[in-house]
Amino acid sequence: MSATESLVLVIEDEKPIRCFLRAYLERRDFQLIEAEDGEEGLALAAEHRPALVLLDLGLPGLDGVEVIRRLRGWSATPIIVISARGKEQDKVDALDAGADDYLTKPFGVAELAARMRVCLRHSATRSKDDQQGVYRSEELFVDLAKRQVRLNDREVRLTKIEFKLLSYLMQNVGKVVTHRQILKAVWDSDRADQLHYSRIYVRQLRSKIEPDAAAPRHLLTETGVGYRLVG
Amino acid sequence: MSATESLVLVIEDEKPIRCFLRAYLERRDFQLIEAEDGEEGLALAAEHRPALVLLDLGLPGLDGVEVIRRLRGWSATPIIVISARGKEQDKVDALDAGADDYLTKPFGVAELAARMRVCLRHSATRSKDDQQGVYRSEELFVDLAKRQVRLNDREVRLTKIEFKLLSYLMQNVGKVVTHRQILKAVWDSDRADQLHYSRIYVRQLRSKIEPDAAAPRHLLTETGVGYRLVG
DNA sequence: TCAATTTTTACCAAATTTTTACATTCCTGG
DNA sequence: CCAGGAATGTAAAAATTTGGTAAAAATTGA
Repeated sequence: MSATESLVLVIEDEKPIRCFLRAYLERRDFQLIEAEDGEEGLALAAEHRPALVLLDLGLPGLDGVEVIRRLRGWSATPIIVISARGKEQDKVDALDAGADDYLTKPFGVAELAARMRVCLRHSATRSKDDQQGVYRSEELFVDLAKRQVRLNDREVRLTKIEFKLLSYLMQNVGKVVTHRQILKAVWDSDRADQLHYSRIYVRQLRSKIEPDAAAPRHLLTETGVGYRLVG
Repeated sequence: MSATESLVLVIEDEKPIRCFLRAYLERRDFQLIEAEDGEEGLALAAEHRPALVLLDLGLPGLDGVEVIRRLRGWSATPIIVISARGKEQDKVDALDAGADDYLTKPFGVAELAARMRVCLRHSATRSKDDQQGVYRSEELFVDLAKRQVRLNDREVRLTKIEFKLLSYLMQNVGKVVTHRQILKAVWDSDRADQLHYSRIYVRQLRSKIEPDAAAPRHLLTETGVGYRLVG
């Protein structure tokens, strides 16, 4: 089944474990790339689009759960957490943040390999387009992973909230998202009926990603319901 | 339709554990059905099509791994194995046979619930492309989930009420719906005899989804009764 | 502190819904 | 088969809701 070599990204700060995983997994026809911390891991994931991510939670710098969240912002690639922390709450947090599995150290490599196969089996049945988090049209290009937006090859700078809004719209490209959904996703659920927030930020976003903000081509209004990013 | 209530099949011979799971999971908006052995489990799965299966491996009679294999013969429903056996080879065998996760007793219920959410998350993203809420004819295409309507490949924009009306008609495609039913479904039951509302909106809808509104091909009048969307 | 960003406020324009009015079609009984 | 009332179609206005816009105030981060 693994006739095609699957690319696996290992995000782990302890070198011995990395070496150990490399030795074992390369014999099993996995191709490995390694990162020592969360930032590097996210960058490598954006660049190489691995089929699977093995993530240590006890990383220096960026929090592990935060790495999961950020990755999930633009990618559906399976994430298996490997951690020394065995507390139940740690597991729940990681899994709810978007991880697909959680292994506590020490673990058997045969079990790890089996769980990796489960993950790859899942993504095989799902769509094979690994261009998630990327939007293209004639004039607009967005890469969520690299946080890059270009309008007619001109770099566009988005603020944090503008970017979060665009992210959410891209995750539902083609579909209409209601004002409520937007407010809950971009702000918190408390402000789910402060209807004007979305209006104002849609306007700002349009002024940046639409060639003509008065006649939007990408971010359309569905009066009485919400907005839609055409796909 | 309460989308939150997922049907879970528990295949477990020890009654105390079944009771324990029931007590915990029913509070979490899961609906449970129980089986005491593999045969019964497979029969119940075939009959009720649960969204998730919790399977104990140490069952009397039919071997646990065999249950997984048989279930996988005709179903892709997620399977979480719960087992007292913690040997690595047991895990590998179960996962490779088609299980999605493997928990060793004793386990925390919060972790179990989190892992169940992971499984349901997976099947949610997969089964999104089902053909529910889609209408096709030679010239007309409607996708309720995406809130998208096309007439001869031309995007058609519907207002909130027009869309609600079309939704309701699609839910009863082929059948005649009375004016009263329409008014109650699209407006509130107070206005159930403001008969002219439906007339006016049927007209507007026709002008948008019929190639020739004067000679409707999809949305037909049943004089004296109501309207019908041909299926 | 200053510049950038987010939050708040206010007002105007556009889209949609509701109301009103009248025309046309359908169907039944004579 | 034809008249006449009921049912349905059509048009356009008034009323209301919703969205777009501008700009000031508050907050944040370097």
